[in-house]
Amino acid sequence: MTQDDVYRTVGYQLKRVQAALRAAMDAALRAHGLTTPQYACLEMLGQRPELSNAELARGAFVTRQSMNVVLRNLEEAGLVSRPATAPSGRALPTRLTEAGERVLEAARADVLAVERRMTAGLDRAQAEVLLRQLDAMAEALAGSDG
Amino acid sequence: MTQDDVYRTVGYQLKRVQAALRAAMDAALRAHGLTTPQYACLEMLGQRPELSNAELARGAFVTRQSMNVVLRNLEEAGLVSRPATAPSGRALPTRLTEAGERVLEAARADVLAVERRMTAGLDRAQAEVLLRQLDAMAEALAGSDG
DNA sequence: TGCGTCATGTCAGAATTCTGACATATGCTC
DNA sequence: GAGCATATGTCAGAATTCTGACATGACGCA
Repeated sequence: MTQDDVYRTVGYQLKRVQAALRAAMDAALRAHGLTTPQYACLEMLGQRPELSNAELARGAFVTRQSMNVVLRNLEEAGLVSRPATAPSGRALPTRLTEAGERVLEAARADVLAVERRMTAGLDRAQAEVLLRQLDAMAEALAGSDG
Repeated sequence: MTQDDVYRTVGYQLKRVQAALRAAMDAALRAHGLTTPQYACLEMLGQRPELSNAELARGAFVTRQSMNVVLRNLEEAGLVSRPATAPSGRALPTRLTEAGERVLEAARADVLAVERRMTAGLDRAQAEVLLRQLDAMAEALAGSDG
């Protein structure tokens, strides 16, 4: 039965593409001494400084605990910095250091090249439609669990 | 800058949808006592019996070692069975037990419901185009690392 | 036959991520 | 002010997945 072939479902192909993307990104980031989660973290901070650990975790779709490990490694590497005490509440606003900005800028070029390679078969209009469809799919699933 | 917003890249939205899909599947499968990797394994065996551990691993985009853990748990739960000795080479052809087939059939209904919910906004033609695009994206990335 | 290559299953250990729990800080309601 | 819900950071421990390594069996080729 070709119709119900699991390998031809959107869910399976989604996982396949994501696995390939993760592998390609890891390969591209290795030269910069970064992992994919670390890069995701830097990228979010680059676009929106002062993000807290919990906000970063939500943006990267991992738990606070997992993001905390990533953040500590980045802090130890001198790429991000957090104040010792929270200015309000318990949230610690994180910022890129100068070294972090440099590494991010260099890594971003290679990551964008991966993204372009992945979407090379799509023109601008198709990419727009795809983005909207993916957004709709995420929203449709978010209704029941988060 | 909205144009280069990381949150509006195909890569990010891909990860977002996949995270939502994984959460939805885990939630749906919990009632059947299965995890998503376990279900993926059963589904592949349901469509193609006699698959080896290494083949299942490639199909699920994990290492042989990871799949081996999944397989052992499924074996312990009595849902799959493997011969004690390899009929040829070292590969151990895995099969669903009767209990495995029953669990798979029950779980599949709920998983398909999740897939339908995710793609509810797409008509048949759009879904076909999406599948082809995802396939092309995976192929484009596979060139360098897989 | 003998050798080199490849694929497979498996062991050992580390890295990553998760669940569960707890203390702290804010804001809302009474 | 007192009480409660919510959000955050963090600790502890388990589960999952990975990298590295090794032995075994099949296959191609000299």
